[in-house]
Amino acid sequence: MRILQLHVDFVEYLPVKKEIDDAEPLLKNEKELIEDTVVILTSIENGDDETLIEDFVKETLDYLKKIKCNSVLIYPYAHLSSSLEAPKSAFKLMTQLEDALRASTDTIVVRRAPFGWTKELGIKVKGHPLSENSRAIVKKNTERQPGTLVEVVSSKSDAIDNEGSVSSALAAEKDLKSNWYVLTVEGALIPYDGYKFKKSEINLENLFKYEILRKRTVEDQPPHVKLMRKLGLADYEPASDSGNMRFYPKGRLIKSLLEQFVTKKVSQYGGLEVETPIMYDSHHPSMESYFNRFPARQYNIKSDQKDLFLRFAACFGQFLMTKDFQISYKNLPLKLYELTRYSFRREKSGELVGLRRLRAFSMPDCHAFCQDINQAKIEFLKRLDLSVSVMEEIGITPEKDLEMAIRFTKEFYTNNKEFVQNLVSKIGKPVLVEMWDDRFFYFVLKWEFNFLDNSGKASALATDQIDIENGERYGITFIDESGNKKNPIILHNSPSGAIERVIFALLEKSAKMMKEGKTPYLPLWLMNTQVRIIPVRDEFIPKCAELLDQLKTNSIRADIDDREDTLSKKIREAETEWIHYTVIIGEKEVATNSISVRDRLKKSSYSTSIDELVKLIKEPMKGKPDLPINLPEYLSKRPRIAS
RNA sequence: GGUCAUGUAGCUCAGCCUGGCAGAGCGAAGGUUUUGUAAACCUUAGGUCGCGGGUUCAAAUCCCGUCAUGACCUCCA
Repeated sequence: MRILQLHVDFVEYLPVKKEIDDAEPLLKNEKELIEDTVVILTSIENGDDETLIEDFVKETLDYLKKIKCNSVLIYPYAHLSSSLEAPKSAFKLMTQLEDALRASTDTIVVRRAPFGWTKELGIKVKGHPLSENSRAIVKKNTERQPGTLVEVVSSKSDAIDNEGSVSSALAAEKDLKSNWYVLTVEGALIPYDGYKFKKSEINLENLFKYEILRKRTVEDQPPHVKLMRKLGLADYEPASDSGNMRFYPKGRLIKSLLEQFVTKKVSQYGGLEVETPIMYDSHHPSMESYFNRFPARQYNIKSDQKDLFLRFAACFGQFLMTKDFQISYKNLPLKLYELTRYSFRREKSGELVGLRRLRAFSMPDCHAFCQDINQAKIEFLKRLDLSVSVMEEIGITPEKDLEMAIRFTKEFYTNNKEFVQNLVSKIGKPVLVEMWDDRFFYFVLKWEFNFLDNSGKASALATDQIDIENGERYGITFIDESGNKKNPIILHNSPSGAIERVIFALLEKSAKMMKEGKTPYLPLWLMNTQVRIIPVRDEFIPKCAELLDQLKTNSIRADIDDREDTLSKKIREAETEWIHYTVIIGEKEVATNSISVRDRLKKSSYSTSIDELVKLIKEPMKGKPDLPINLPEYLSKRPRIAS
């Protein structure tokens, strides 16, 4: 027996005609509307009998209790299974389920829709995480599983759309089966359980464990949360919805720098920057058809008479725009880019931790519209190069810090082995492969770089997909060489992943270093203070100001600790702020016209000239954006922000 | 949504088990000190112990409810 439990705002149905001869007689033939109830779509399968009643009742009562609802509708629904029981026995068991459920409680209203009828069905499923729940209930001793309850559609319960009827995606979803492999640089596709991970491949092994076995070492709060607070970058904002963070000046500066950097890289690659609205009409035809596939994770806004939702990606904004372009094959590939600030996804409250996953996030998103699969494949490789270079320059190297996963359909792989192989050899180390027998998603292939954090959780950063569906879905067309209208293939690339998540990865990487006893740091080009200048006594502050000006002229962010504190304490604070270079100015320096530099990473201090220091800092900043310091230059003027 | 935690000064937390004067460090303000590479010293201010109810002579402490937050589970187009 298979059941799908739905917690709904309302359900309405109207029996239209008899589907089978054994259909039960109707008590009344009119539209039935029930509000705030649980609908249990139920399929009785071959071999099911009354031994399952107990489990069905228990399962139902548990679910009702969990979501605090006291009304239930048993709804005969054949489409959950391909091996149905004969109608007569199925009907009998259905009524037994109803009776048993009614007998088990006196607080819950039990209803049942008629059996054997074709019915019009209207449903509005609630938005909360538990509102959709599916189960297979099987006999105790005949089945493979020791328990009586087996999760079926464990992954995506979003196969039901939020306004209309049960979508066809449900059927496809059920058949979605993943096969897991390691694909080596040499091109061998090895089933994951037959692959021997080397010592150096511990991260890849962890990625497999995470993806397949769902294993992780349980730790408390991930370390980056403490760090983002300690460094005064970001924090939770209790007055907003969770997953919407506040960013302090230092954190905002890091974001600005990353945003500008990624945007410049994409622009150099040929991406055209555009801007699209942050909210959309839920009832626009393009939106409705999209929701039929991927519903229920967005912020909804009711404004006047309109139902709006906040965008969860830049995709549809760019697609709606491109639909109105007149495009020749000569214009392709056409690359559009937007860095969304923000995209919104109402992720379940439990999955939000620090900067790892947010409900409001900044996402660089670059779509390439291509003529055909051959052009798409060529472009796809270019974008992998772009992504690798973006990640590397940010300070997270694919080689050491990231593991690639490639996911594709069996069909695509069979026809494009060499191409897939090409991707892997560009990475130069084995990758995780997930292969699907059939295509359920809109893409035939995607890859992503995963960062493994200190709790063994994998988070995707850069990613790219080959989309063969949305060109048609959104009515995007171009005119080909022979004058025919065609739908392009669309590539979806984020060369860095969400900006906030990049910061998460940088902080987790630092935490890893601390664990290994190394000095943690953030890349110099992302530091709000690149040089801290400390006078030995107040009388040297003017000299420090001179130095500050010289550094500023060279686009170096520096500040002066002019507070009333001891030198030791100021140095200590510079250390705890992870400032790379600290300069001390006192009698000696004034007399010799030199500066004394303390290098935090090299753990050394030495005397040098300003020019040398400028060179030292400018070198790693080549090609990086240039922004002024985002706090008062004199520390005595700063409020205290970090805790 | 479930389970388990947590909520005390601006911040980090102790006190709660075993009911009896509301505590510490950091930070802030004022003063002393003028400092050479990871924390100078003194003084002062700062509290609806999340909120509501109950038990008690007496509640931060025990009980019930409620709100908020976190971790985990689940999930993650």
